[in-house]
Amino acid sequence: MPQLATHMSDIDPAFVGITRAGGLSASAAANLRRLVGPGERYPAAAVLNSIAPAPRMEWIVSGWACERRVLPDGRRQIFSFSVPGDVVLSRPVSANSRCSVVAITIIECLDVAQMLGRARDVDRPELWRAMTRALSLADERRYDTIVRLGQRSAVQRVADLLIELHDRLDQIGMTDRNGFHLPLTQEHLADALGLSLVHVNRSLKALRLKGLASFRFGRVSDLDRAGLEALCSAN
Amino acid sequence: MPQLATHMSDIDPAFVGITRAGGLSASAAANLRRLVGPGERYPAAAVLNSIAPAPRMEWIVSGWACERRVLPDGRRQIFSFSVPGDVVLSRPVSANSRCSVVAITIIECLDVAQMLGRARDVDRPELWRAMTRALSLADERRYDTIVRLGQRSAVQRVADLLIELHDRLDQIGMTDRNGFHLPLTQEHLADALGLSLVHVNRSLKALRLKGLASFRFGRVSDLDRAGLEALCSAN
DNA sequence: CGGTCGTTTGAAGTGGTTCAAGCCTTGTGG
DNA sequence: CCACAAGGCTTGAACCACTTCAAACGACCG
Repeated sequence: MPQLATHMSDIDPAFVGITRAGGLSASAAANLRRLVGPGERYPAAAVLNSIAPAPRMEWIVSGWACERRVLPDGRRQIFSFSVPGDVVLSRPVSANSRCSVVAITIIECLDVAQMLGRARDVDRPELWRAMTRALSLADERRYDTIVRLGQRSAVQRVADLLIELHDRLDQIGMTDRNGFHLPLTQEHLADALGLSLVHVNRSLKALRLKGLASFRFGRVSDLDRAGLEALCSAN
Repeated sequence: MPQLATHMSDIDPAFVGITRAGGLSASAAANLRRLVGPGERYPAAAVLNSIAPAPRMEWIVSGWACERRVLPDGRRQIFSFSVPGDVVLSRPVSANSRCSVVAITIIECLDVAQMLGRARDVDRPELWRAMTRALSLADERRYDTIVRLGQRSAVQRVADLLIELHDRLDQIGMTDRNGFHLPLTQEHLADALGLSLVHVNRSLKALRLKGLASFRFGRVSDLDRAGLEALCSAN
């Protein structure tokens, strides 16, 4: 029995995610399910980066992670958040790639190369394609991140990020009627959005007062997607 | 005779660039030289994006280009600048990828797929690897762009960008003793750095007064690389 | 029940934007 | 060779967004 998750439904979001993002066929998805053996577990705040010479590809099965860089002066930039079903590259932190993958909650993930090793020959190409596609989707998102930082005001940045996270979580069935669980601190948001913690707080308050979204106690609720979107493209 | 360039030395930077960035062997580089037939020419301000369903990979032989997105409200974000030797993806501008490649100067470039079609079978894998490597180097740079926008002040952003461009041009032999030719307007810089044109101007003035770099008449001169770097990591 | 981490609020300062006008440089046509 | 137009650069002044510093409050955990 896999030690990976107590109930199969716990890891459903990851399967839905990689199936949709990677364009897996039903049969390949079913075979993938069989490949999921015991994976790696990391506690919150663990840094995944390998010391191996080559980057390692990891498929996130459950939990939240982020890609980030810590600057010499201690400031941090978060490049992206990763949710179940996402694929991340955990690379050696070298001069040219000073980007770490850090667990935000407890996470479970699988080394893609190892997993493919256990796959049947016929399934391997499709699974590999799915994983690399998921990875390049994350690359595409970086354009949006740049626009967010370069062209948006504080409230818009927060709104824009909430929309992105909502949409991604919605895809994998991790939202409910009016919101979703979001295990981030306001400091995480600040690091991702290039804002001070204080101003993130004020921006969240502004959104709450406008009735567009409310982020409290690790949960986003009363999310008005259309309203948030209008706010982002305003002005 | 190739209509591509009047003198072979005009396209040298592109060869040096792809050779270093892609890790080409001497023989493959020599063979590449032979493959360079008449390429595509675009005038300044031309938009390269293909209407084909799949993205097209273009190798820039001469001239400057940029990747950018225009927002509904007319604001523009420039994601990156491309110089000779760089490889860009010219994709259909769709809902998920609203990123255009735009010529800044007159540019000459080659469709990579076509070029590989003319290559000898033995050279093809190495050439393809070189092109995709150059492409992923550009992807890596996006992390730096995000840090620049998220964590730096205006003067630091300008300084940081000047360092990046200097280093890249230096690699391909397009710098001289104390500076380099930079065919951008201050508005280009503003669009790339998420700043107003006016403030870019003031930041450039500040750099000039500090004796760190002077950008005038399409040329960067008196560039003090160490000084600029110190400025960027200060505070 | 006390300590720690995260959130909230206020007040003051600063960095960047906007608007508006003038200048410089380059290219074009007489 | 000069005149003029157009695009790009420069500067000033007022305004606003965001930061910083400082302090208090709240929730969760042993």
